[in-house]
Amino acid sequence: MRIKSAPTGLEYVKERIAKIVADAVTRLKADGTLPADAQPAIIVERTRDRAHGDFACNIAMMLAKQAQSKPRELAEKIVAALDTGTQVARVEIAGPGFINFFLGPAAWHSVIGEVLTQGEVFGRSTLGAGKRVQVEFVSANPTGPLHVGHGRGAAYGAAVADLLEAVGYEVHREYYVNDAGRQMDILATSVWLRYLELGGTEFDFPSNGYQGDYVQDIAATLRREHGDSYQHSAEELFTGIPADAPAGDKELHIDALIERSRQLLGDNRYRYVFELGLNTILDDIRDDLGLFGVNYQEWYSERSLVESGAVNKTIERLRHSEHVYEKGGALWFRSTDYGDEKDRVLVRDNGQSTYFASDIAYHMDKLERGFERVIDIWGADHHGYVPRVKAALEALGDDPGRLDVLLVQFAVLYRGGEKVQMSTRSGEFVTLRQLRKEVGSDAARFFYVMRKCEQHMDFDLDLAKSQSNDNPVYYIQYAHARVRSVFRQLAEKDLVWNREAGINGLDTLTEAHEDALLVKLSRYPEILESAATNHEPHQLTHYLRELANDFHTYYNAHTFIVDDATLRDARLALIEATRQVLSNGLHLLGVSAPDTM
RNA sequence: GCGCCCGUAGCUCAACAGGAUAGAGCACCGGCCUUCUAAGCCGACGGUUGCAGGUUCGAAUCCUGCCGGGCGCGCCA
Repeated sequence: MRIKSAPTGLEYVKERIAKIVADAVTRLKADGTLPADAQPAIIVERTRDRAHGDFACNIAMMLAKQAQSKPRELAEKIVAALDTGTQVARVEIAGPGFINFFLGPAAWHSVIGEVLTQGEVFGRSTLGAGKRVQVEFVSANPTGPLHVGHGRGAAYGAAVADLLEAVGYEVHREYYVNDAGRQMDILATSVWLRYLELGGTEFDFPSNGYQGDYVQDIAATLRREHGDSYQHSAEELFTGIPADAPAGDKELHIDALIERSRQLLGDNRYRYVFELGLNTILDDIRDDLGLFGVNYQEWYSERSLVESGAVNKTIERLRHSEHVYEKGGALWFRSTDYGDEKDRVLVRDNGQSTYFASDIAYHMDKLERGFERVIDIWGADHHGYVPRVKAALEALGDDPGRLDVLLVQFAVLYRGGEKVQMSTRSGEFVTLRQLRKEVGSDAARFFYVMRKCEQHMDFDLDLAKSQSNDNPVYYIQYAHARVRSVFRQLAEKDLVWNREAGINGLDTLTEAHEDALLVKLSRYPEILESAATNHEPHQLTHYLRELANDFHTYYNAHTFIVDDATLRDARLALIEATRQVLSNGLHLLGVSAPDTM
């Protein structure tokens, strides 16, 4: 979903309270009660318990020492200095010195009008206006289809990116395509070997080759396009090649096969097989992610970095930095100077630069493209990689503080209470495509972001699939559909909702359930801001669950389509606003908001 | 062995830059459909926040040390 602009100049309830407190602090500084140089952070929080009011401020406890006063006594002075205006009904001092604010109903009513007039833009803010941030995520090697592990990175990265955009950042979503390394050569060779098998050549497929069915499919395409013209015999292929495991070394074996493939095919035809494999898989990944609601501004090629000379340029720059030395014929980066565990190789003794070298060049390029913040979303198994990348950026004179690496822990799938076994080597992994097909894109997107990224996740396939009350996705979607259903009922009864009358008649909403719903709706912008800045989309999933809960409760307790037109219009305004917020939140997570279920 | 992440109700997880009586869902038990979708609602049960110290007005949250689990420690990518 693309939404161009966020509203400007909005001031949410919480901010109004913070401002009232800040003004009081200024007054107390002026009269000497507080030291003039005090720079307190005004923290206003939603209370957990409404017996403590709607908002609480702990400022008196924070400043007590500086003011040489007891927290509660200072709290009283602050309260005396408050200019609360019309929306605050009551202020109380409680516990160790909290200042609790009780708001009147009118304070919440404005929220409904804002939601209804702003529609799908409601909740968005300009917090990050003018700042560019890059989010790089998934970036799986294009050597096979995405599996469920990548799915979490995809759902999480997309949600983080969309949230940042929602609070005003200009977001650049990027997929780094590792199209240059040895793995790609293994893929190309695997494809060609399968092609040879299809042509009747018999041999043992290398244990280190790519085993999946998709390799056979690509080989079949090659045969369809070129017939027998790429065919060679097993003798040509294997004569002089070192043995495969278990007798020999599987790495030496596959490397020798890659070399032999190059010789036998020649540069052009080898290139052709290579490109066919790469493009087929990349197209598949792009399609897969697209159907998952995950889209990018840019697919950035590693090879383009190598070919443009950027990698060599980076190596040269590092060479002049005094953090680089030669040992054993290889070129090393002394990352231990920056706290890394050991030094890292930039250029191997065979003259080939490492993946690490390209990655330094890539990150340097990111920073030079002028993003205020660069966010990498990696699998947790790459955590050891963070220090060396930051070290290299520092050695190059860049600020590693601009790079945030968010590590996503693994998701373990459960089916029928049993852990789903996955082994990449046999090609028997569960692909993202299979997961989408099994549980649907909505459930998969939602489940993947229900946990904060550093939490190990148990993904219950049965639960995600179940169309029951245990499933939070359906629970929230059902709330949305229910509102739509109410309006369909309204039409069947030949009644029309008067929106303006509803907004003007909000005073008639005096039920506790209505109050709870109003308060919950007013929190939405705060949730977005917090979820975005903390990179925690799970906050939004929990919020939506709570909002749906408040709605279902209200639905069961009261009838909306009542005879009293004023009350009816007001109630419909409230539930339509609820529907809008549910819809906005779900869309940010890449989940649909259905009209019927 | 070293490093990173995690440890909260029987299970899966929350707890908003340390806040007040640690909250939800599931499971189990008991209620609610002649009224807008019961894919729903209400109630009950459930805790020494892994253990032991420390920091302060106040700790699940910060620090130290243990215990337990995951991941990583290549001239692979």
